[in-house]
Amino acid sequence: MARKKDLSKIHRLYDAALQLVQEHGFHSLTMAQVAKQAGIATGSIYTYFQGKEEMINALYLHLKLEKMQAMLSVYQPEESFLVNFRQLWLKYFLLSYQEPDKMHFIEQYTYSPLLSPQTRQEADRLLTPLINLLESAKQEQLLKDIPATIMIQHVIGGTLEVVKYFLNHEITPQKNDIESCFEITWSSIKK
Amino acid sequence: MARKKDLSKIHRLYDAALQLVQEHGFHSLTMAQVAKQAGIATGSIYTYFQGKEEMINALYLHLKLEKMQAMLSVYQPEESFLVNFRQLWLKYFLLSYQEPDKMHFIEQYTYSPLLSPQTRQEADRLLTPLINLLESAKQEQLLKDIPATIMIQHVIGGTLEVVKYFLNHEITPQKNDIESCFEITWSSIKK
Amino acid sequence: MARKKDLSKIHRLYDAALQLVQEHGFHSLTMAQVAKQAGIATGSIYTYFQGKEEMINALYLHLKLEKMQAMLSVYQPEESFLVNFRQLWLKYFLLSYQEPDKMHFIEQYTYSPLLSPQTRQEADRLLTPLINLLESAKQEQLLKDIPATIMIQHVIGGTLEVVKYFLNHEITPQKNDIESCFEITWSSIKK
Amino acid sequence: MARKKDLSKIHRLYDAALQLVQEHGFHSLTMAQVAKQAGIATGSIYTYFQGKEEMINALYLHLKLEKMQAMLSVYQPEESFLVNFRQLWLKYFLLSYQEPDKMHFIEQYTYSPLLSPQTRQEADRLLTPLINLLESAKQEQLLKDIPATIMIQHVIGGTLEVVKYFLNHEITPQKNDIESCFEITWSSIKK
DNA sequence: CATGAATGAGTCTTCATTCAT
DNA sequence: TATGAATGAAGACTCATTCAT
Repeated sequence: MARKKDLSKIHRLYDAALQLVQEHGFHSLTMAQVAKQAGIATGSIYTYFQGKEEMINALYLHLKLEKMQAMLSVYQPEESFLVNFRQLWLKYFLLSYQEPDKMHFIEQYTYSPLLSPQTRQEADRLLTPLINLLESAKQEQLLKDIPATIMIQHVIGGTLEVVKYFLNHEITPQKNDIESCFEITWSSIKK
Repeated sequence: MARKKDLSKIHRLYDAALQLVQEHGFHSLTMAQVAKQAGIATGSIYTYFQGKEEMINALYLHLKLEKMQAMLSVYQPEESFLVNFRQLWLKYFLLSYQEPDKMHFIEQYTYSPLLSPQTRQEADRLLTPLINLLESAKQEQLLKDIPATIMIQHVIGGTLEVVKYFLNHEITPQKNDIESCFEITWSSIKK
Repeated sequence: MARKKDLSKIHRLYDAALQLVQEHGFHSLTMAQVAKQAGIATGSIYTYFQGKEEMINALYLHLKLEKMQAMLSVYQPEESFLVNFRQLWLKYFLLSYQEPDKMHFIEQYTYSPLLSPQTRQEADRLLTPLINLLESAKQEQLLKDIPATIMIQHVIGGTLEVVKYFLNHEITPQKNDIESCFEITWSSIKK
Repeated sequence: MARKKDLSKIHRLYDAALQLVQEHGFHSLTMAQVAKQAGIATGSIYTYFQGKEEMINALYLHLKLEKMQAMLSVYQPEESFLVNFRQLWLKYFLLSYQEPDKMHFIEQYTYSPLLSPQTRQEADRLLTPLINLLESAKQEQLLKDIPATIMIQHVIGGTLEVVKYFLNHEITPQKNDIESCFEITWSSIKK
């Protein structure tokens, strides 16, 4: 996607794009503004990306990857599945809540025709570790006997919708709110 | 004296907008194309809506209302909560799956800055019957002791994400897939 | 120009047009607004005028005629030329100052290509009585031996410019201001 | 690095706008046409001006300044007031007559709501040298004891109206016509 | 390789005029 | 004759992309 040279500039462009989306919404994500915010000349964006579409795709994948890595970073192999699932889920919940721009960006483009099939495929692939984790748990009879992908989608969708509800209504979720949400989530998949 | 405002045109415009979103994505939702698809002159749209933004808001609310009414139409007061919940959920699942344009339209704009606060508020209000239903069930000790709104958001989000997964991967959900999804959903909220 | 029927409606349209020009400037002189302000249906304007251009031309001529008649109404044949000139000039000055909309309307369109040659010609013809008056005075050796038309144009232009200056700078002209202006004017043409 | 802003384009735009006003009247002063006439892309105008309104304001001020400078260029400090006044006036008369587009442009917009208060203010300021000149002459008892601004407005208005009369009736003013006009003008202000 | 001026197709919206009722 | 909904040709302005420097 993005050429390797000057990775810092690419990140500056990513940050600029997110910042702008936060401040003015998606409609003002113009190349000129992104460039300006990133302290780069308009034309220079095209050194790093073929065009706007490619930039969006790259940013999308970047955010997905970043989030997944952050989640997986809390994984502790020596702990039980439940402990790990709780930790991973909590990380996901908090990340989504604390970086709403990134979450909205992902949400906004996940089902947009701007995303290329290839991007979609790569994004899917990022879920593999999670699927493997669930599959193991299924083998251990800890989870319902339902395709792991369906479970994951349900968990993600349900959790995000609740996060968005909190954000949209400007509610700061308390410990017990988060606990409630986890309870719902865990009940939904546990055997 | 003069021609009366032909309110059916509003629905023609709605249909046209949805059709276009399905065929070419959201970026081609131009007023000119919507008008053309609806068999109406460009300028005539402005007889029925103040502008693009108002049209989007109106369509959004229309779709939300339509969906909610379709759901509630299957409600049978004499039946148990579980039976009704299953029916309502199934209707929601199938509607989303069978009319993906409408679902995507709603999803796409739910968190867009184009939606006015007023539209958002009215959309919220549409959930009231469902919330009441859940609250009653909570009183009967059928559901977890968790705020009804959180449960609803989780149910909706989880279900939609699974539907979108099916659509995105061009999977036709079989009876047992739907059953699995319901199982997840029901487990998530039942006591 | 305007068909005879329902002269009151024509005047309502004239008034509406002037009112709108005063309130929102020339750019918002739309047929729809004029009609609304006049309490008439948009389409009905075309019963009275062939189109916008004709309406403007008619209004222009109407205003010119009205102003000239108001001026001439103060003419007193038994009085001297100077007395009459002063009276006529004063009327012109005050009319322009007290009905700035009408003055601006005339000014705005006098050299606009919207005015038809015919309108221009008829407007010229309205000056005849004044020209005759000046010509007589020239014969009596009261005025410079310069073409009357040139003198009239100079008088009108000079006076209007001063009026516009007062209006533009929100100055209420005092007796002596008006006297000064008349002094300038009279010196300019008297022998 | 990149192309530098080609400031000559601003003048090409000015010329194009004037040309169009001359050829087709003010209503065809569309940005697209101005750009085309100037040999520039439509969008490029917006590199030099924020919008149509700003362009008009800038052109207006440019024309006013240009005219004033041309006038003042004939001023000869060593000559008497009358000689200088005659020269300045003549320059004004001829400039107006020889460049009717520019004169009409100025006239057309002087009382238009398109002009910003700031533009109006700056235009006013351009008159200062003339006012000073008249004030000195008043001190020398050469002119009537009347506010200089009133005298200037009267002179300008009267003169322009005569010029417009010549142009409108396609009369080529002869030496004696011009002399007559000056005579009127000078009589109007001299003591 | 960086820059940002230049491009022009495309966008929303307006409005004089027409025409069905 | 009166009405005002319908029309669709402009109009001002935007913005992804190109390209001269």
